[in-house]
Amino acid sequence: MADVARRAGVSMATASRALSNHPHVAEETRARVLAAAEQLSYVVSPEASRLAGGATDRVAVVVPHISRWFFATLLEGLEAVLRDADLDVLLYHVGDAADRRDFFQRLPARRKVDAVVVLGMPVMHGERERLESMGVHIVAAGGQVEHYPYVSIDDAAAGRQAVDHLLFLGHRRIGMIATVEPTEPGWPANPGRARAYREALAEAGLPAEPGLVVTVPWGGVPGADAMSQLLSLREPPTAVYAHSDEVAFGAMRTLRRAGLRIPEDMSVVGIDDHPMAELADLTTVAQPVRDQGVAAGRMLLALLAGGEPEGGGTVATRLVVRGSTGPPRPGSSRARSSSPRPGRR
Amino acid sequence: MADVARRAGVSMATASRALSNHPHVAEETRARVLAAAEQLSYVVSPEASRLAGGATDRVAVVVPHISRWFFATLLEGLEAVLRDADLDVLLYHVGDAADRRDFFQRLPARRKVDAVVVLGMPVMHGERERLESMGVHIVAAGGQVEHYPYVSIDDAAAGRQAVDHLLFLGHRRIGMIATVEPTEPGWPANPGRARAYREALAEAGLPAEPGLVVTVPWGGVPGADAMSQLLSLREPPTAVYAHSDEVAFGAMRTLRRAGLRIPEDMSVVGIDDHPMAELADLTTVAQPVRDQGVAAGRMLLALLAGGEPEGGGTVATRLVVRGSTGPPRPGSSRARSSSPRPGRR
DNA sequence: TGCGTGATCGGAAACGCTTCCAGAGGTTGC
DNA sequence: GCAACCTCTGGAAGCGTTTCCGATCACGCA
Repeated sequence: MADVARRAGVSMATASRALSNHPHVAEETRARVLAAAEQLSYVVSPEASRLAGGATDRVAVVVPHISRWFFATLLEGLEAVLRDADLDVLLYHVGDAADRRDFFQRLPARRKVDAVVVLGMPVMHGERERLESMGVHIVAAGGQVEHYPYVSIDDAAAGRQAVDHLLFLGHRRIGMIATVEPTEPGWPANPGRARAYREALAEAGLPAEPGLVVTVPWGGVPGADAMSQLLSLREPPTAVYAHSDEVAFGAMRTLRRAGLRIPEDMSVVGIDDHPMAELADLTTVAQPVRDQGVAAGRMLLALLAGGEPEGGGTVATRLVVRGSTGPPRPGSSRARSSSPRPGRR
Repeated sequence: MADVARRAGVSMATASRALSNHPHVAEETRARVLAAAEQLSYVVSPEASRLAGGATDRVAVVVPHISRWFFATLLEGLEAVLRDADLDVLLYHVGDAADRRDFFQRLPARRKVDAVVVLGMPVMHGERERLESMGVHIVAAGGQVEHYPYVSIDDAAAGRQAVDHLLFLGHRRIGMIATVEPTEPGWPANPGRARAYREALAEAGLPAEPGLVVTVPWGGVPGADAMSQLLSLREPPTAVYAHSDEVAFGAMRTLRRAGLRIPEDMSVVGIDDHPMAELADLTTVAQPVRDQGVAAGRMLLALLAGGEPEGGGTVATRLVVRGSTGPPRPGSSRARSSSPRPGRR
């Protein structure tokens, strides 16, 4: 920076002010400094800057999964706006509870970042305090978080769109494949989506049959297993509501292998609108994933600029009807065994 | 740190040495310092450390795509070993050529990181120099890069496994769906996979029919379009080789919609072994994606430790035969129109 | 014309570490 | 027994910014 200052004919103090957009710097001087910096292709050292009290221009992004489409897409949107604002993204993958503890234990120890974005997972109480106590900004996206500026879908509403669709089609025996986090057993991945199912059924005057609900770890193969389980019922459902598209894909494989037709013998609906859903012809509830990442990024930028975050809250989902759902067959489920479907391979 | 030093009854110099594992510190002294640090729950400030000449303990990871399964999975593996080694991961998404230029232009300006890992993309000559000139280590994974420690599959070999499988099954008219980067038109995503096709056909004494090769941007929908194009030929192929599973999924949708049976009417083979391939019953050439990320991470660690990277180079792929491939129908392609398949929905 | 005022700018003190340079003891080799 | 050498430790000089505290200067007003 000394070089830049010299070249611009000013002191380091002024150069610093010009570079970091401080007021009280003559416009002409600022221009001169900027030009000098440009010529020397100089950029401030984040280390020195931070050490001296400036910002780190770095934000931490915490995700429970990297390779899953949903999280990766959220991240993609977020990274785009952050990088546009010249912020560096530090990626932290917290897989299980131990990782979580580790993360919240260590990151705050020293100010490595100006803010942290939590993607697709809840923030526990103690962790919240830890974060807050060190004055970094926090934003959440894609998960069920309150207390913070956040953006996500309304899981319960999305679930209702899916289940109501099945009800509207005339289904009365509807199965649900719920998921839990593979790494954190017992942690329901989406309580809201399960609640929607119960409420929709209750409102329709249908009984809650425990056998129609099966809970598995998130994933395609578990989804396939879940479907097998539903097919093993004395009276299987005529439609299934899966908490996520990937799980629905698994369910569809089981149906295909069992020689059942979709949707004639079984309707399937998922949530997310995974890119593959279009290819698999899966009816699903679409949510704008990338946009949520983008919105979270923008909120963070506002916060960092000292303003109030806007555009947060809940974003709308919409049902996308494809070929995997249809009315139940007239004879209901009992009729199935009487009409062997044509062998297909 | 002053506090720690005082509490341990040593000077700051010694405290620093103890904390950063320098030699020439009495074991007993080191223990005392560590204990003091522990009690005060002190950790060194990365900023100050770096400023004074230490390492940043940060590595940049450059990826051309974040949300695609392949890249996200690579990243997941890499992040795991890096974080295990207490290194922070700075994520940079370079979408198109402009982003690339931007990245290589700016990152090197100041030493923000100790090393950079390039995932799934080539490094141009000029960029290479830029990187090297600033002395950061470089490692590549999942892409066609030489000059550097790298780990990836042998695309040509993988392609051969796929095409040879089709040839072995008796196919003589084999189509190929090749892909180019959506963001960089002209940039063939996988030259090796295309070469494999040409070589395999040539060795089998089959003519190279331009019409059997269609090139589309990477993606499921483009894959579907490509299949449509192949089906519009006067004499369509009896099997298709897609450069990647996602593209194959798209092709499968087109076949399903056209009422064609897989594999009776058309065999399909992909590359990657995407998790969805198992669910879609797609024959494919599997590559260990996460492992490549892990291997790259380990190599980087070795480099950072001043050693020589090991475990790099090419990793093996293997054909995974599922239900999407089979022998061509006896009558070859001409017989198709004569035997209408049963309507399926 | 004298002086308060606000806009600019410079000097210099942190910020929290690492490491060079020495110095104090204790060992080893002849 | 003495010099040469290690091992361990402390003092202090940076590392590259930001920012506090004044200093300077032009301007407007009484």
